[in-house]
Amino acid sequence: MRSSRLVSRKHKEKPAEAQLISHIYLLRGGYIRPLANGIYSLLTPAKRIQTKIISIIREEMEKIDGQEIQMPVVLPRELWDESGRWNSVQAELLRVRDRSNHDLLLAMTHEEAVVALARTEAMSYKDYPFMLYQFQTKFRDEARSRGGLVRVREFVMKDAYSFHATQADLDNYYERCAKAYHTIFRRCGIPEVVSIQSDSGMMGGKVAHEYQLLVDSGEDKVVVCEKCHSYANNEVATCVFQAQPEELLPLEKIETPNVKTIDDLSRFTGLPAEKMAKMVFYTTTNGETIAVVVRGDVEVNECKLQKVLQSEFTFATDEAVIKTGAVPGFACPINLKCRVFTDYSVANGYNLLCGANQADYHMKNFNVSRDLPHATVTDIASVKEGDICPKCGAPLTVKRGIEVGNIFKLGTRYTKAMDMTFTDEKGNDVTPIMGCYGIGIGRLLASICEAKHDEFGPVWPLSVAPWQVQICAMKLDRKEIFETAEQLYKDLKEQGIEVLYDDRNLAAGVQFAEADLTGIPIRLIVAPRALEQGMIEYKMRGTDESGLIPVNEIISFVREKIKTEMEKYQ
RNA sequence: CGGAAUGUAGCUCAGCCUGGUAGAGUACUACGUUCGGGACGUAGGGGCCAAGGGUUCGAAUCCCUUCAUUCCGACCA
Repeated sequence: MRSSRLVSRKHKEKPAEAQLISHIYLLRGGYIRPLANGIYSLLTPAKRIQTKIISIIREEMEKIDGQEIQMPVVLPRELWDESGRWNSVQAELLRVRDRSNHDLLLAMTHEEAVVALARTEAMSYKDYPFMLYQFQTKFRDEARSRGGLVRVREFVMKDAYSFHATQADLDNYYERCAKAYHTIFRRCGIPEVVSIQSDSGMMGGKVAHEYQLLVDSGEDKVVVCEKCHSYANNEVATCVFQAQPEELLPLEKIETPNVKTIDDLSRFTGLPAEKMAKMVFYTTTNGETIAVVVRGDVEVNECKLQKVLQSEFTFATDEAVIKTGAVPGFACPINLKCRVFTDYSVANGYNLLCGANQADYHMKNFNVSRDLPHATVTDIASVKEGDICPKCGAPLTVKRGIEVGNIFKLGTRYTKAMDMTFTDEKGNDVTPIMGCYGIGIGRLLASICEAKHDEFGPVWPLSVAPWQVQICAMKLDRKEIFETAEQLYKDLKEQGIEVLYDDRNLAAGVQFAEADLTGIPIRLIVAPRALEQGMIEYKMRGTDESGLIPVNEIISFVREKIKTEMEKYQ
């Protein structure tokens, strides 16, 4: 490719709308252009990277016996009625009507479509197991797209669906897929991606893992134990709350005039927040008001609570709180006229300070075991920095990550709802068990940029770089430079090497700055001084490595360089 | 969906408070000088000042409405 022909304008200045480093470089480097909120066109450099990422993923999917298919983007409503998701998924699902007023949707994921496809194909136990996958556009009407390609509304996803006759077979395949994912991220140049426990969300199913790239710019919170190397999404992370056992002291009312918050209470009594019980009231979608009790220093984890309640919820109004018999600001969990959920952090504490259900009074020495003997004790706490790892007892840290992929054991969530069965050896109808496995291609591209860049631009790993070699020619108006550069370009192309040739006769600074934004790993510089000695200079992007190579050896040098460099990404 | 901010040239922004015919840098075009880390000179093209309504002799500027974008929350496969 000649730079003079490439439609991909580079920008010197940071675009006003971009904050994330990958967003900035992808816009500045002429990779992507926004068309609408969360909807982007990819220019050639980004498209070439995407093609390479897809090739790597395809190779790894084939290695675990995947079969590539392609399903439609537009799906009929009836399919999603079968699974119940036409109604259960809200605004994120984009619904459209055709000319005959038929309800359609833009697929945000393809469980329904793949079950509809597979249920008429796999009728016998002899057909199992199998895995179908595709690279296909998804549309998700995100409440808030942001960060360039990190969170968009339309994107290409590799989605894979496996079907199994037995749970053991799924478990086994899930592990194979987990390994394949690590291979994929390693080959894409980001081996640092970690696998973490996660919540399965609206997908259903019990076991799920996310693949997170831990970077400060990430939007997910990941709880990390540095000691035992365990990782969990904030949504499911757990910790242990231990307190020194104390003798249970009698409840004692104390006057706390106008002291309502934990902070105020801490200041007023001199007690740390860990010695208090905090109450939070929520109202569920069906109007029920419930109370949650956590330790004073602990935040309620609303994802965990949602799973406990099996319902969405909002903070309760003061009127709703009063109806439960509680006094806002001085609430006490004892004798409330509503369901009370007690977190382990409180249940494991001794002699805590809590409200007295009377204005301007609190109560000392609250003990769940004695004062709430029938309490529903569950895990509804958000883990925070410094909490204790449940596996090894070391302090936990909270990091940020970008979720580049996920895998789920779906079980029979879809096959059952959509009435998919096969006949086993004994002639019985059996519901197959599913797993599903996703990777967002554009987000992976952006994540590689987040992880691999310097102050001048992206540093693409050779395995995914838009081109393998960049030629920069200085003083192209000189005959010997022009002829050498043209010949070099031609020779490299003949060898099947991907090369971007800057044939625009620009000042060196401009060429180098633009080349940095393109991030091609191997740079060849054709310039007068070296050429007088019969040499071409090479420089590796993102490292200090550089040197002079005789003109007649440059092709074999580049071939060798590509070969050794690619070994890093096997 | 809540809170905040911003919409002026392809891009980054000034002008707005205090109303009087649209500015800079960059990018683009031409010529010349430069040119191993985003060079310089001269000349040129490029704007329905987000849209709609109002106030006014006169609106980019003041007021109202809508839309869009960004940030912080909520949500999220």
